[in-house]
Amino acid sequence: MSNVKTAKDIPKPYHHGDLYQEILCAARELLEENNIASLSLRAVAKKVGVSHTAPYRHFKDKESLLAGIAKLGYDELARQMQEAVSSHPNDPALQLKEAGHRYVLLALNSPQCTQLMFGGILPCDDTYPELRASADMAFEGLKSIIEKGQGDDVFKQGDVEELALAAWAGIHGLTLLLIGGNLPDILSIPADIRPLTNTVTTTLLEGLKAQRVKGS
Amino acid sequence: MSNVKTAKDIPKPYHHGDLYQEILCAARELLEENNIASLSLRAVAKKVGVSHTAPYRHFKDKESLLAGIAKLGYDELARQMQEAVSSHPNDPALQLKEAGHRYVLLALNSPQCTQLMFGGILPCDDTYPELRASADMAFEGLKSIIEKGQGDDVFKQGDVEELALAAWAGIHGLTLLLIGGNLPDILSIPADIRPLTNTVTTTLLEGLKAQRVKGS
DNA sequence: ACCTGAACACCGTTCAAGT
DNA sequence: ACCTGAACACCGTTCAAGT
Repeated sequence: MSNVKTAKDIPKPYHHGDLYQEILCAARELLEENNIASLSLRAVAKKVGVSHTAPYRHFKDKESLLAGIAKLGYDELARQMQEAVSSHPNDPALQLKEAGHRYVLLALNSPQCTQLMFGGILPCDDTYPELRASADMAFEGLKSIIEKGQGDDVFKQGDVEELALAAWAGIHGLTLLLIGGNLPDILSIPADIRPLTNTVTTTLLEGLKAQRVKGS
Repeated sequence: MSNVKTAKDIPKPYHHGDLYQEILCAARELLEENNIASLSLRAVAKKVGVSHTAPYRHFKDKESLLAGIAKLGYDELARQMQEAVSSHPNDPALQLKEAGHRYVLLALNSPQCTQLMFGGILPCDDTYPELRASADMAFEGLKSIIEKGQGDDVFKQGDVEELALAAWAGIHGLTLLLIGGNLPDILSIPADIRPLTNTVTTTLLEGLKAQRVKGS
């Protein structure tokens, strides 16, 4: 396409170069500063320095803005899973441990976004295809670890999707219990979460290991 | 007035026998009918047939009403965990499978309440001591299963809290992924969830099993 | 003691109007 | 095309007033 922009056919935006991005960014910050319930479109607009109706030029409604934030979260998660894979190119067991640790760390760094992604706030149908796509990408990272482990015969055989789900569930459950503050006082939220993630991922790994002959 | 009090000690409430309970009950129903974001105190009052300020006689604010609902959820969860234990009095492995299945089923029956309990909506400090107490009770159920398993030498040794957390995390993660609609299309939400819960609990059980001598 | 209605400060969203 | 301000229907919460 002929995208030659001369000075006169660049329609200078009213006030901003990229209001879409600015809104998204400001919303993400406000979300983490408080919580999901108290995030208001009007406050976001105010922070950006624009009238409270301006966001409607760029987002259909508040939910659609939330979906945009969640998508960024899934993208970052997918990136972390990918890095977990490449950090131990030939050891699926270590990949899984690394993935679990990164999953938890990311969530602790942006707990409100994590609640937004997994708290059932956004519709789970195909209202936001890009959101679904990004979420699936993150799951693919985990799945590839399981697949490699099965190929190397260090993980037991079986439906890849289901085993990947089992691994995901363990890590995901730990993560949400941590950021939700649902752990009993004894565990609470330790300064070093590594021991906890280790216990969970080790248990998972043992459960995923290639089966030996059963004892009973 | 015709307000003749037969039992002179009992001051008949204005309109209701137990407005506290009625509000709590109506709120729980409205919560599941829609979702947590769209639950309004005014709608609850309307449903009960009372002015929109009446609930403030019985609940400090909206959050405190939500805490009341969440407490009911934890109580029911604790009851289910207890029943899982007594359904297989001498088999911790079966207890754990049963507990996992009941955990998922309960959440699928009241997904919005589950999100309220674990979605980080309520403060995790000691603002609602009864809430914390009920939550701890549910965790105790799980812990007792792990303890018995360790005593019988069918589960591996180690910190009980941490192992219980690992088990909890697996079940919890599966549950939240299911009700959050975060699973990829292939898994989505099946008519019969038993295969999924079985895969997860079986993986957990393998990981919790008393260790054999390590292969490598 | 328990409930009501008006009042206030906040929302999300729509729409005619401005540049 | 992009943004504004008034307007509307909804909130949570407070408070003086009613019974």
